[in-house]
Amino acid sequence: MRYAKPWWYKRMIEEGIKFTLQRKLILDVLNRTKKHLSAEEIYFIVRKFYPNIGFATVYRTLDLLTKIGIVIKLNFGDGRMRYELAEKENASHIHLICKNCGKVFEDGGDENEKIKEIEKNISSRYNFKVENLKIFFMGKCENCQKGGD
Amino acid sequence: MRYAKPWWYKRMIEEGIKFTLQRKLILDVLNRTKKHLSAEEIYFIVRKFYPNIGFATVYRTLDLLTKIGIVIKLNFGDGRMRYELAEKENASHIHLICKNCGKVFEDGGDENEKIKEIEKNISSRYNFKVENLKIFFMGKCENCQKGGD
DNA sequence: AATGATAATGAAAATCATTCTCAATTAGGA
DNA sequence: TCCTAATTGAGAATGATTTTCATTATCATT
Ligand SMILES: [Mn+2]
Ligand SMILES: [Mn+2]
Ligand SMILES: [Zn+2]
Ligand SMILES: [Zn+2]
Repeated sequence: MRYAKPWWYKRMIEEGIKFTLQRKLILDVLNRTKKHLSAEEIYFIVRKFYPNIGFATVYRTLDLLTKIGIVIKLNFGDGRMRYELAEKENASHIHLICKNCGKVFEDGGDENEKIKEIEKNISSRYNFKVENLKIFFMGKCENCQKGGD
Repeated sequence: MRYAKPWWYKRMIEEGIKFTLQRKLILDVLNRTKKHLSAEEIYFIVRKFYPNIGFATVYRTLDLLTKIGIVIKLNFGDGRMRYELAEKENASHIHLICKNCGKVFEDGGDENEKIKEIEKNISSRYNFKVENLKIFFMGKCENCQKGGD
């Protein structure tokens, strides 16, 4: 085999769920994109490679993968959920969401240390086992501060 | 007048929107509860005091108040949006969400300083004007770690 | 290869939170 | 009081997501 199996393959096997073609294709799409795709967008991309895939399968797969932590399900407030591949450890980046134009920006992880610290405090303070975190900064992007009202 | 107008009253006036009875009642509900209510829950509570209020008015009001920062709109993943009164300055607390039982816990603000610092860094790094932030820690609550799988 | 048990899938219908439409009402300034 | 724009309530419409159910794929055993 030319390529090593990706980390999510191992995770799926150890969870006892099957690595079907449909699931593989959905994960490939998420792996290749930099964007935050919606279920529908993923559906249409996968369809190019596998025209028979059903809408429900996409939703089911995304839910399943979210449940086991391979995928992160995000709500940026545009009326549909969006999905991204989880990062290998439970590190996760901050999302900046412009309330004006809707654009989403990602922080490059420069705050990771501070976040880890907060996570540790919270974990021990509440006896809460943190599996992943979602940090959204809502506000106005550079562009919208100048131009729009 | 016995009581001073609440801070959101002033905000609404300065935004040039009317402080109607319906809006007042919705804000009163949000102000009195500790929970994170959905639009429907708010609707049924307001109805006790004002049986004629319409569902659409509740949604419209919550949207409006969210837009001007008086209300925060949250998605905990249970299929409906939930609302809480914003805090007076743009301070906001961390939400811990149990993926197992769905319960939501709130941090008492002990991480505020660290969060402020992150906020400041992000603001200047990306020239992003932060208006409010949503921090969700997804995981398993104390109870669910013991009992259920 | 055939079998059977179980998991996964696709198509379509159903659900249901949220938004839209529009006629009626209200609020506040001239 | 009159005028105008904002607000509201009822109900219909929307549309993302879920459910249903018959069919198909998977895989361990004969
Ligand atoms: Mn992201
Ligand atoms: Mn809260
Ligand atoms: Zn913007
Ligand atoms: Zn729990």
